[in-house]
Amino acid sequence: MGNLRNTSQRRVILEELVKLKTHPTANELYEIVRKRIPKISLGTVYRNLELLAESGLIQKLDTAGTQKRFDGMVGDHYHVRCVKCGRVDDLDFPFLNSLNKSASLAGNYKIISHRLEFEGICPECRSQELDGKSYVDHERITG
Amino acid sequence: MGNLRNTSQRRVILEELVKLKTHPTANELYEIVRKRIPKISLGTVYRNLELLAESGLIQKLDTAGTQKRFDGMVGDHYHVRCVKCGRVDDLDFPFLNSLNKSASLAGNYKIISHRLEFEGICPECRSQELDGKSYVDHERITG
DNA sequence: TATTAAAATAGTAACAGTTACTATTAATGG
DNA sequence: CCATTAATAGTAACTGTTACTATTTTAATA
Repeated sequence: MGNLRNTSQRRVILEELVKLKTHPTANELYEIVRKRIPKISLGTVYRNLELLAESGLIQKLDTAGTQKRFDGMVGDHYHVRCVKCGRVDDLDFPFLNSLNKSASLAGNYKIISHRLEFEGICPECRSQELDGKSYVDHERITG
Repeated sequence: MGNLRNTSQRRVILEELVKLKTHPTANELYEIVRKRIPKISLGTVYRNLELLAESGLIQKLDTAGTQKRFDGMVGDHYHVRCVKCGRVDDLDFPFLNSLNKSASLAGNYKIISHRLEFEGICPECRSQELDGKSYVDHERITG
């Protein structure tokens, strides 16, 4: 693991992130880690996520939205983001290796990589949407 | 154009954005518009970009990086982003309509759309990289 | 054209997410 | 065990964006 020291904070941050199948923001992970290390600093979480990503142990996701998210699973894969709640999930979707070559031909950039991100509505928010339908209809009738 | 009033600020913001083939940040566009309306407020630029995007006249891009970018060209197309300078360009690449259906099958989200963003090095930064090569080699020899 | 209501503006303050700073603590190598 | 140096907690600063407010401007109507 390069020249990173083995601190309890770093260990727990990595452990908790890898445990999750979700892709937490720094703050979300901070709240989780805080249960094990109550006095940990938010800055420590940010700094370690940055260092762990640099050393390739985790992935920093540049998904849409204001907050960065972190992924304990390294290796190429795509994500779906819920436009309602912001949740990000992995997608079991074949990685499209040929896209980079095609994009190289389409422009004059030297292509390094690509990001494919789907937007949609997660199951939880979908069911909430359906629940809300009757309310919306009611509004229309009375309004 | 819906219920938006025709103010000079709004007109110039839209004019200048559409003129550009780049995809400026709010601040970049502010600097451009300021040449024509020196006393315009940055908040006005932000507010109008938001309203223009809502009314479908422009596009707000959720590209990677900290700043949002705006695109005078509406309609589906993909982008390349330079990892060195952050510049974003359009890519003459066929739009992959079939992806959404495939992604629907791969997960349990209701898929609405997708974003495909390539990362690479733009021609300008490439040539700078080549210029820098000799310096890097020199460092290695002397260091 | 004058009047008026609503929308938009400039300027500024507030805000969110992140990064930087600093004194103190703790991990590693000798 | 000691010395070096990275890492930490706590906090301040910073960046991009949004919200607020008093004033100005648009556009509909008389």
